[in-house]
Amino acid sequence: MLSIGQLSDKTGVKVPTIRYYESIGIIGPVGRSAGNQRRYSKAELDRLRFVKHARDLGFGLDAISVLTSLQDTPDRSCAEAGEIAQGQLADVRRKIQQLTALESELSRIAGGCNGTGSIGNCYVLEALAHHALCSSDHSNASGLA
Amino acid sequence: MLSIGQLSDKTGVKVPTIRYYESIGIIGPVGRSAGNQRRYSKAELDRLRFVKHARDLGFGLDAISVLTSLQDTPDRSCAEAGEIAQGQLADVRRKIQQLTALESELSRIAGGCNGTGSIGNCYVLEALAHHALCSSDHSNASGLA
DNA sequence: GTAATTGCTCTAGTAACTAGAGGTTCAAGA
DNA sequence: TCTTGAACCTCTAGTTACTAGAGCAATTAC
Repeated sequence: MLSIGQLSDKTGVKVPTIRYYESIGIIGPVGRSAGNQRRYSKAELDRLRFVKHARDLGFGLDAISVLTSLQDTPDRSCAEAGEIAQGQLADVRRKIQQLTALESELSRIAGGCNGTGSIGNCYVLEALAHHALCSSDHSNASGLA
Repeated sequence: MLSIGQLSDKTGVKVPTIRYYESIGIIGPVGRSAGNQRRYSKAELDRLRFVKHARDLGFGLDAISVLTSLQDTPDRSCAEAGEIAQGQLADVRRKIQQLTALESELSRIAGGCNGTGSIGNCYVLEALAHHALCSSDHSNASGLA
């Protein structure tokens, strides 16, 4: 049996985050010691490792909820799990595309400033003020960075 | 003079977002009509366009605050604006790197599932459970997707 | 036995909005 | 001029995935 701190050390998930996951049902409530402290078994360690790995791969907690509940029904088709993974992959690819467009725009903007001018004729501020100076259309790319 | 709805149409920033920006000081409070409705001039249209463009490029509102306050002091060096843009560029490049690593991992995981098996031997769930199956180290990549 | 560490709950804060309630003002047509 | 419907107002609360802190209890090491 592990304390919450030991579980944290073994998984790399911080202690408050573990309690948070419990509070929203991502991991179940767990047995307690005589003094009301949480005690974790190997099964719970495995589940938290799964959650951590999926988070590291960018899955949202909602998707992870579905995935973990799928694990508890070994008879069902795995198509759903595959779809979630495909959706996540598509998301990541879309984000890479948008960020790549942003990167070229930003490098043009940032490269236009050598730091020696004054604000009055700053290329960076000019470029940010006038979308017309941009080569690509990067609208609706916020929320990425 | 523009109403908040007209300003929204011209900039692509939603009405509640404009009010939110005002509430946190990203744009200043503005004149009102006799009936207490906001009225915007050309200068304020320009400022909101600047904000929108910078947001689209991934700048945070804190950075945008600094940039807009720089605009109001045309004598100062533009080095600060250049640094903010460089920082943003570095951020974007870091995110592209991490997402690219995620992408290859995810495409391997998602590609391992043809949707016909059952959960009991689902490759997606296996891969998510065991980091050892991963080729790259994608820890601490959460918050990206 | 005692001190240091770790644990407990609860509340509130983060970024950047979005949604809704409940009420007021404006602009256009009859 | 009146009326109607759209747009506006303020305020509160919800979103995602946590993080920080207060104030107190349990555990562990010496």
